[in-house]
Amino acid sequence: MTVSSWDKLVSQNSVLGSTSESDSSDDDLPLSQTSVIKQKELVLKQTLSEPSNDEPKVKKEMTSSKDVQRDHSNMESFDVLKVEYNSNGSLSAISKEKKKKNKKKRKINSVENNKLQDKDIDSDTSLKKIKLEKKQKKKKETVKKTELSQEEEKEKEEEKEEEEEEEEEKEYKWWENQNNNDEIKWHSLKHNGVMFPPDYEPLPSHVKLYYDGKPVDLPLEAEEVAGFYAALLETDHGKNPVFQKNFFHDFKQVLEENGGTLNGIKINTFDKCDFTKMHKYFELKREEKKKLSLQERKQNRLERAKLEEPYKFCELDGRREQVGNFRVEPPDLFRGRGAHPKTGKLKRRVYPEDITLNLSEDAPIPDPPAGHKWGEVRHDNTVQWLAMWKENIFGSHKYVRLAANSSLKGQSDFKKFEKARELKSYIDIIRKDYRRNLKSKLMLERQKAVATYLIDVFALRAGGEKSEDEADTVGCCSLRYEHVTLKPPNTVIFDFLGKDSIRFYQEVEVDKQVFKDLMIFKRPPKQPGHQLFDRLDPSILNKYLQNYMPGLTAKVFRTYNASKTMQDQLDLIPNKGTIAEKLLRYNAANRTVAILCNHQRSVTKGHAQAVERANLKIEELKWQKIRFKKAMLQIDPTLKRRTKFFKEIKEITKEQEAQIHDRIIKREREKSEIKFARDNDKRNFEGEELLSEETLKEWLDKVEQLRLQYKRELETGVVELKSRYNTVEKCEKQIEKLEQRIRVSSIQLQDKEENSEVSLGTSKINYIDPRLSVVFCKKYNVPIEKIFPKTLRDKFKWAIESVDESWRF
DNA sequence: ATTCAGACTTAGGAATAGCTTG
DNA sequence: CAAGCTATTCCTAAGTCTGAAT
Repeated sequence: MTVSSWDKLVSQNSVLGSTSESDSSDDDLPLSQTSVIKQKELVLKQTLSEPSNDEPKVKKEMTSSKDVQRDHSNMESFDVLKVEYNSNGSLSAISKEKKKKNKKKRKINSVENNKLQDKDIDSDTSLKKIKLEKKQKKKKETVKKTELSQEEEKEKEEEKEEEEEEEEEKEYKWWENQNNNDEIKWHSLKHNGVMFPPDYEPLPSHVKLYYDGKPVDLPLEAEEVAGFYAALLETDHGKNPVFQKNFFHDFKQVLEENGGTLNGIKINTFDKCDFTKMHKYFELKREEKKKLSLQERKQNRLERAKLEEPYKFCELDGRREQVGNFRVEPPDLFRGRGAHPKTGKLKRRVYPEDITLNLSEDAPIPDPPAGHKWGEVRHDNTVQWLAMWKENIFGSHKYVRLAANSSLKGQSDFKKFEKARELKSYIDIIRKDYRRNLKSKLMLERQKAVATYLIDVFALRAGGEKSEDEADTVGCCSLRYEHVTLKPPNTVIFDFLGKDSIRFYQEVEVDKQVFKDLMIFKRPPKQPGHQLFDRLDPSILNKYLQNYMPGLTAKVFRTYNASKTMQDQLDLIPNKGTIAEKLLRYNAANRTVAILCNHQRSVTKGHAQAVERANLKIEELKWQKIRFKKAMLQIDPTLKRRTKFFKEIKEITKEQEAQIHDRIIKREREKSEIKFARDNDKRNFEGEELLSEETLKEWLDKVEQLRLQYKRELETGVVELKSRYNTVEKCEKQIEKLEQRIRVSSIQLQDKEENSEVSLGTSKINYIDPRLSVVFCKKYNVPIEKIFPKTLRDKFKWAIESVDESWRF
């Protein structure tokens, strides 16, 4: 069915909108997201091993991957276009006067240019001289401050900046200046290019691929590709048929490109390939690497650091800033997420000829690796990237950019949150409008309203259209019929795969009118496979949003609602208790946000075990507590009037107690044995006299005594505590201590369990305004490093240094 | 209008570092 | 003190959004 015929059908439906006005009074649900969202289930994501089994969507025939491959097989020679960047005009003009003898002349330059400083000066001495000059000048200027032009004002700031740089190791606090020009990203940019992965290292001659039982001699290029697969043999990827198919196709192609096998074997079917020998070899290698621990690890790390040293930093407007991903991605098999049609395809090696560098016109061009040339060199200061290449799977671009702690990234981040805060002043009217428009007579308006509602309330992503050779995932605008189940009167079940093929499953109650609208959007002849929002795409929706506020797009709602939720949750936390308790509360708040945004993670393999252990520990603590209570009664039987206090004595069964005893005894025995072995190892090493078997026996005997004691206790019900607990008071004190420990352990266990499928990191890094966390730490006296690890403290330096306790999102 | 390239943010899992504990 | 687990960092895939080209 064509789009236009759809339009007709649906517009007919939309007439009906006017008849459904009767309900207008009952749909005034509170708008608060937290009240509406009930995460009924966090479901594990679809595993790779079960490729799309239930897709109603009719897929077009896939483009032959051979064609795709051919397109890129000669990418080394793709045209190097000389693109002209007129925005650079200013840059080149300015860089000529970099020696900045003529300050005055510079001041006359346009405002746009004047941010350009004298950072390119290489000579220290001249720099210092200039700074001195500047300082003197500055003093004068402050006197007649009122006379300063705007430009001079700005320049003054620059000077301040530079001073700080000098005084405290190049610390550029961009957040203390205002910077409104986001078209120009830098004025000078120097760097040393990118770091290439090491050349392929051939396998030893005894490690081979076997085909139909016979060893195969592969050309190096093909051996490398086979190795990529062999390494993944036992993983979900390796077992995925799509992955296997794509890999095998590309593998054969590489083999052909290099003249086939060296010993005449023809490779035709995947199933006859035996990668186990190669796989074993890699496993072995990994074991070796794991073993060598000791100082060698450190040595290796040092060497690695030395190698990457030149690439780690660049010079941005004269400041040293960290580069993020300066390593070019090594060749590998593409590991697509979810049921990805292209998963397993060969991601080819990237050569200098594929790389486009971006740096200042006057910056020295780094030497390409010997025997190679750079693909292209650009001087585009309207972009943030330092280098770029085109990858061969989709033909999209990969960028080398600055690290998260850089000024450029920091500024973007800051702007993002400020934009989200700006939404505060518009959100009421936006909500009012979309509520009203839920009943609009125009289908398009209704769809906009419902979509905005979903994005606002359930934090859905925009949901752009995806092509056939990507995983089938959706967001708001791309939701299909089958992703939404309606359960009258107003319950909706969302069930779809979102970004990264993470399942979004929520059973929720929605606004009554939204429910009706969804009903309409699902009306026949619509059926599974059809778009729910057939009139909408993100660009239409975003245009609509921008009528309210410049720069408002769907994703801003996620940031806004995440940070707003965090603010609200933090506000609920009482300022008392230990740091650990406050942290737990903070994490709980963080978790609300993560759940709102559907940030999941797979449970770690040791999780169930860890929970089990924690439970046993708590059980033991409780048992100990009971033991003390029993002791109290033994000391003073009259206490038993406090029935409530002693109630729990009866809540433990003998079986449970016996189990606990067994565990403790077993553990104690093991402890003794391990300690014995270890002590003797040590003594042996130091030439001391060894502990005799007698000693071990003594220790074990003590344990045995304990076992017997527990046994007696179990039989008689009389506890035999150490003499130091001979008064009621002492026992009570112990009980209190134990209770505290139980409380803490329980809450930590609960935290662990609730977090097992929720990823807090993503929201902390991307959605929660870091200033909220900083304020929380200040107000509640929690050290910031308890909440932000090192990298986040660097990334959020701007937030850490710029807010006080009164700041609010 | 629609498509598409380009550039940027957001995302979970793998790898590694660091810490605990048996 | 090594094994095992958790926390953090690294990696790169997968989104969003803009703006130019058609």
